[in-house]
Amino acid sequence: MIGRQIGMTKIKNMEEFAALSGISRPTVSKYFQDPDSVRPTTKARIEEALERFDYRPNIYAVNQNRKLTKNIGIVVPYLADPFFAEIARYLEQSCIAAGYRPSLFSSHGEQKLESEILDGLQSMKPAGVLLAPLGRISDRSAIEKFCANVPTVLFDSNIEGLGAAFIGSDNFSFVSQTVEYMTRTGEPPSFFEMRTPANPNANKRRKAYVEVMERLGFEPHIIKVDGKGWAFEEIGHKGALKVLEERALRTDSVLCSNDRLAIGFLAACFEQGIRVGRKEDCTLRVASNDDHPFAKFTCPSLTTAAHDYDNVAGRSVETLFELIENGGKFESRTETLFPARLVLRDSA
Amino acid sequence: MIGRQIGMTKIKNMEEFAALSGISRPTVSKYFQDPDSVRPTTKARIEEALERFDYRPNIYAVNQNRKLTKNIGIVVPYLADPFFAEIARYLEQSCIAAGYRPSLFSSHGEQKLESEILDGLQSMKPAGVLLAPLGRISDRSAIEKFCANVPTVLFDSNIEGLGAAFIGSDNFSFVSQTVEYMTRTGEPPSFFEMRTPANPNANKRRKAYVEVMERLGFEPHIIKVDGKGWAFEEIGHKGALKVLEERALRTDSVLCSNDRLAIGFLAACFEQGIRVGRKEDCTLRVASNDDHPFAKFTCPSLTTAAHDYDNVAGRSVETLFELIENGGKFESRTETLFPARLVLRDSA
DNA sequence: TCCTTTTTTTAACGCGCGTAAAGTTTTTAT
DNA sequence: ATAAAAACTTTACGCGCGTTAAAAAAAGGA
Repeated sequence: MIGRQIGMTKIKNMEEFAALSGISRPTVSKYFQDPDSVRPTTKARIEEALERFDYRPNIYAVNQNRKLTKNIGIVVPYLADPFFAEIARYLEQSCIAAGYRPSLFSSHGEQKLESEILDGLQSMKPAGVLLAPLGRISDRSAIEKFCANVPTVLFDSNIEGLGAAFIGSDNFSFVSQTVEYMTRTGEPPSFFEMRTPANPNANKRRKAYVEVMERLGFEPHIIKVDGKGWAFEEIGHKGALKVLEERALRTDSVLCSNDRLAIGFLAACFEQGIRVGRKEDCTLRVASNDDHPFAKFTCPSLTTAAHDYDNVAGRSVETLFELIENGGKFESRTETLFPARLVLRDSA
Repeated sequence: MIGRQIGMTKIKNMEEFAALSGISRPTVSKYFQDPDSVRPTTKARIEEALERFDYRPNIYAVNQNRKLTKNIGIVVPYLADPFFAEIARYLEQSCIAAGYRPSLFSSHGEQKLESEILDGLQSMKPAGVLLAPLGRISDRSAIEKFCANVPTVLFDSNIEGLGAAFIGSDNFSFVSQTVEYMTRTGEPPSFFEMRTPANPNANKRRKAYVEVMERLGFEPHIIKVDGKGWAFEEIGHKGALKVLEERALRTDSVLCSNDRLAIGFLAACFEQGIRVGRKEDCTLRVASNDDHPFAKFTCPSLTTAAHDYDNVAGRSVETLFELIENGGKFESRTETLFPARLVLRDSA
C-alpha cells in the first residue's frame, strides 16, 4: 500500500493525530467515544486521516479517565468443557458486537482461582461481568463482595441472591421431558449422578427427577457415584463400571444428570459389552441432559435434553447491557429460565 | 474481620495509601513493582498496611506509564476444542506463576477474528504473546506485522519464519509411531484426513505417513474427506460413512490425522455395526494422533499418539520469558519439536 | 565514633486522554 | 438575512502512577 508510506509517521498521541487530521483534540476524543456524536463532515475528515495514518487511542489512558470502561468480564467455571467454551464464544461475540471488550476467564474448577479472577477483574473496572460461578464450592462472600462493586449477571449456575440477575436453564423442564419420554416409551429410569456435585443445577435436576417420578407413580431411584472435580467423564465411567458390576439398576433405563457423566457411562457400557439404545438387541437405555457438543458422537449417539444455548447466552448479555444502562442496579433480582428441547438420538 | 472496619476507608490512590502506611509514594511504587526492591522493614510496614486497608494500584495508570506491561496474550485457534482449552490452562497458570497477567483469546477458526485479536492485542502493549495461529487460513502479513511489534512465540501450529520461535510437536514422531505400531501388529493403515486442512500439522502428518509407509515397503493410501471449518467430528463422521459405504479401505487399518476426526470415524463405525479394535471379532482398527482429552472415552477407547502437553506448554512459556528478557528479539528463530508418546488403547 | 553505602523522602515532571468553560465558527430555522 | 442552536476550538485542569534528581535519613563497616 502506498498510503501506508505516509502512515509510517508514527503517531504518539491524540494531540498529534488531531493536528494531522486538522481537527481539535477534544473533538477527536469525542469522535472516538462515539463517532456519530460529531458532525458528519468532521467525522469524514477524521476517518480519512485514520486511513492515512494508523492511530488508535491508548486504551490505558482512556480507561484511566473514564469512570466506566468498555470492558466486560466473562467468567466460566471450566473452559475445557466444550459446553462453556461454546457459550463463551457466543457471549464474546455479542459483547464485541455491542462495542465492548470482553475478557474471558476460566476458574478451572477451583475456588481459589475463581476468587482471584474476580479480584483481578475488579481492578479492571469493567462495565459489567457475566459470571457462571462454580456453584457449591464458590466463595459466597467473595462473590457477594464482588457483586456489590461490579454490575454482575449470573448465568448457567445460580447462587441464591447473588448478582443483579440470573439467566439459566429450567432444570425441571430438562428432567421432566427426559423422564416423561423414557417412561412413556419404556421403563422408568434410575437417576445417575455425582454424590457431591459442585453445580447447583445438579441438585435441581435430582429434585425434579424425584418429583416427576412420584407424579408419574414410580419410585425414584437415585444412584450416586463418588468423585470430585470436573473430570466428569472419568467419574461417570468409573461409576458406571461399579453400577454395572453390582447390578444396581432396577430397570433398563438410566438418566444421567449431565452429558459428560453419560459419555463416561456409555464408554463403560461399551467396554462391558452392554448394548445401549432402543433397538431390540439393546438391554439398556441411557439418556442425559445438556446436549453437549459431543453428544452427537457418542456410541450410541446420546438422547438428551438440550440447553437453549442461544437464548441463555443472548438473554444474559441483553440483561447485562440493561443493567449497565441502568447504572448497575436493578430494582429487584430476576431469574430467567429457559426450557429444554428434547433431542432424540439413539441411546434412549 | 474487625480489621476490615478500618479498611472501610476507601483509598483512592497510591498517595493516600502511602500516607496511611507511613511510607513515601515513590517507595510504595517501587514496592509494587518488586516487593524485594525495598528494605525488609519497609516491606513489612507496607504489607501491614496492605492488610488493614485494601488497596491496589490502578492497572490503567500503571500500564500507561510503564513502557512494557505485565500482560501476556494467549491466542488459540479454537477454544471449543478441549485440546486447546487444556493447553491454554497450562499456559495461563505458568504466566500467573511468573507474575504476568495472561489474557486468553480464541480465533474461533476465523481469519478475520484472528487478525482482530492481534490488532486489539497490540494496543494492550503486552510484554509478549503466545500464539497458536489458525495456520493455512491465517493472514500471514497481519501476523508478520504483529510479530514485528510484539515479542511473539508461536506454538502448536508453525508458520514458516513467523514469530521469534516455534514450539510444537514432532509430527513425524507421531505418525511414525502409530504407523509402525499398526504395521507391526497387523495390516498397514490407510491415512484418513481432511482434504484441505487448515492446520499445518496435518500436512506434515500426511508427509510423514507417506514417508514411513514407503520406508516400510508399503504403498501409502490416503483418504481425503470434504469439509470445512472446525467441526472435525462431524467431518470425520460424514467422511467415514462415505468411506465405509464405498468400501474405500484397502486394509483393516485406518490412521486418522487427528483424534477429533477419529471420534467421528468411530461413531460412524458404531452406527454401521462395524466392530473396531484388535479383538478377534473386530474387523477394523483405528488409530489417531493427539490424545484428545476425550480419546479415553470413545467406543472403543482410542489408540493414539499423545502430545507432550506439558513440555510444549512449558517450553513455550519459558521461551517467551527468555524472549522478553532478551528485549523481544532472538538472534535466530528456533523451532523446538517434542516427540509423541504412543498411547495404546482398544481401538487399534 | 565517623564515614561510606544504601535506602527513603521530597519535589516535580510527564504519560495520554477525559472533560469542562469560554469563545468562535458553522449550521439550522425563522 | 438574521437570530438561535449546534458544533467546534482554545485553554486548562485532572486522573493515578512512573520516574528522576537532589536532599535527608538510615544502615553497615572500620
